[in-house]
Amino acid sequence: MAQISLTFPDGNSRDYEAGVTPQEVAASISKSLSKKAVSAQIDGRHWDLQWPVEHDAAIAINTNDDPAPALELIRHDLAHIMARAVQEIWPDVQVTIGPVIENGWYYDFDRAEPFTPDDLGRIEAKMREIIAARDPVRTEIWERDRAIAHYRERGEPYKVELIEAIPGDEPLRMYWHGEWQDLCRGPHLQHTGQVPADGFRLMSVAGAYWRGDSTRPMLQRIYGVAFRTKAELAAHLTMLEEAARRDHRKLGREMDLFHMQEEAPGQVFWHPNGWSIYTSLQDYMRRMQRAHGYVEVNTPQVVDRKLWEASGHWDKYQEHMFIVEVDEEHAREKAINALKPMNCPCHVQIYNQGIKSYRDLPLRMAEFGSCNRYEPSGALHGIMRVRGFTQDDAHVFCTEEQIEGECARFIDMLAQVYRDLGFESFDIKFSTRPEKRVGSEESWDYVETALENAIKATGHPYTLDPGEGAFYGPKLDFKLTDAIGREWQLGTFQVDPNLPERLNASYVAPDGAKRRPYMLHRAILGSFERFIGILIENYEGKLPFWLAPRQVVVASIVSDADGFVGEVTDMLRKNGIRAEADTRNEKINFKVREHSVGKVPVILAVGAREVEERSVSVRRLGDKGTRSVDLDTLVAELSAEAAAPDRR
RNA sequence: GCCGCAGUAGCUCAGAUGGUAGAGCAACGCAUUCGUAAUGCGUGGGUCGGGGGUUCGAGUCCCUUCUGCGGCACCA
Repeated sequence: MAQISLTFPDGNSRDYEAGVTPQEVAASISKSLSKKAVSAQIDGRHWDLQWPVEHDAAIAINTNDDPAPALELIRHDLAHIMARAVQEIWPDVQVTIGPVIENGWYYDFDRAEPFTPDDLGRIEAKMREIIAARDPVRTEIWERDRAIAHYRERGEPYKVELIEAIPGDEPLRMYWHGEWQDLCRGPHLQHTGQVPADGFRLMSVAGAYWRGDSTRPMLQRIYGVAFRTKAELAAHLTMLEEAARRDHRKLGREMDLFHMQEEAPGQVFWHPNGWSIYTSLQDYMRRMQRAHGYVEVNTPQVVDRKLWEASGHWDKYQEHMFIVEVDEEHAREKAINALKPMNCPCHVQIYNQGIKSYRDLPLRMAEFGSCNRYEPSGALHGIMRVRGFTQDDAHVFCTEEQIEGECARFIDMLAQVYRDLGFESFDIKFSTRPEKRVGSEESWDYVETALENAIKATGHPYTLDPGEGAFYGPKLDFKLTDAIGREWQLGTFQVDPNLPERLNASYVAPDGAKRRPYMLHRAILGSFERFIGILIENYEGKLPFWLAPRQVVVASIVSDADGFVGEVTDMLRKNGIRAEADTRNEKINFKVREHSVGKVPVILAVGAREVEERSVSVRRLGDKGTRSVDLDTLVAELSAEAAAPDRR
């Protein structure tokens, strides 16, 4: 029997017979390790304790104390245990796939009747039985034909399709959890008792297309979450409650920011408080754009289809556009228009007025462009995904040599904006040519290289996302992480050689020749609607002072103070602070509670003493105590704080 | 768009088995003038998402439609 040498994490190595399993290796080290072992890493690859090792390798034994492999195994085994439980309860249900995902797993089933929330309880109970039974897990490698025949015989076409999609040179592995069998690449735990019976929960049922393809059958998906301990599960559930507390739809109502109604699905009715946030943000962005060399324009909402045909959107996105037909009685000629779903074709129209010289480039053209897109009904979500929205959109017309500089300039601006708005870091994703695309391979080669050089030159780290570019060009996407760790994709920077071509944009080069400019599509916030939703959730409604719709409430403690309350409120307003007086006949406790719940950053209480001293008692949102401040100090303090970050 | 769930007062929600609606908070009125997260009492408020049907009778049962929610798909 051949010998192999296995090297342990401490650098020592030991010889074993080829085909030794990590379980045997662990047992050779100590009894306790063999008991605690859950899986191994063989040359860095996650390895089942039952799989033989045939060659020299680096080996590490994983135990339940190694979170990443342990969670992977627990979740993966639970996926199988759940599938087994479902088939034990409903033998006619077909199983398909069940991968591990963030925080848990899901498994997709084919079943005529959808699962009900009540079914989840039954399934969970059955799963606990399986866990309590401590059924052994075993695995075998099967011949392809045998596996296909097995699933054909059982009438499991989904599994047959899965097997057929696995490359021919890859071994097919079967796993058994007790008597229950599933095709699976593994690794798995050693018996069902190794998953924590109190560390998981089935969360929800949802439809999901087979293989993610909307033309294929819809399966029933069950989602579960799982952790190593009951405490970790509880912490996760608490985090979900935290996210629900921050929900912008809930806070939007509580803070009286906006509403939506069924007569205008996917569109926002901004209330005074919400519109205040919107305009503060827009004013800030307008100043930033000016400071970074943009000109601002505004273009029509209703545009003849001829322009959309020319730009290519009519062909590609017609079903997502609001089409506007004017009644012939009202129009001389029947015209078919569309609400603009984006601003770029209109910006090219402005660019095309007059002849442009290379001296005019780069031309940075910005618009707070109101767009309408007929988003699929299932995509709508609060103010985050809507049908009517406004982008902080801009297009940079430039030469190919200018792409790199414009990219760097854009990232500078974006970094400053994100920092000003309370997000310290962001991730960059570089997306290259997709399968469906326009333009020559040479052109793609050129712009991908240019964009990659540009991003490299800025020194920002980035990850590659092959095949995810726009149909007309490669792009950079910018993602940030919010206060509770959720990621949001916001900014974008896209190189487009296509639209200038289609809409015949040109400039006169130094040699007198007519050339095509490149067009760079870029946005930092994305849409105001979505970004404000993100801000609300990130800050849990407690917006920074400069963005808060009601910055200060001046509340009287006794009605004798009402006059002074009015005086203080007026003075703050004259100094540009959004202040309101609250002289209702209510106790100060009541007013403090109400305005605290309403997320007003500063409450000023005024009673007899303050009137006497011409001062106010300042209470900050989130603070317990108060302090007494004279009016001059108050105005100086609040004015400084009310200034937007770019004005400090 | 697809699968599932839901829609009752401004908000949160209750209304076995069909017998024409109820609570808390909010609003409004009165009293109370009170020192930092809910003062007391009283009053008003709903064509039960829309349309159609079954029935003597529908919030409740059936059909249809709209909207929302959770996923999937989509996201120029």
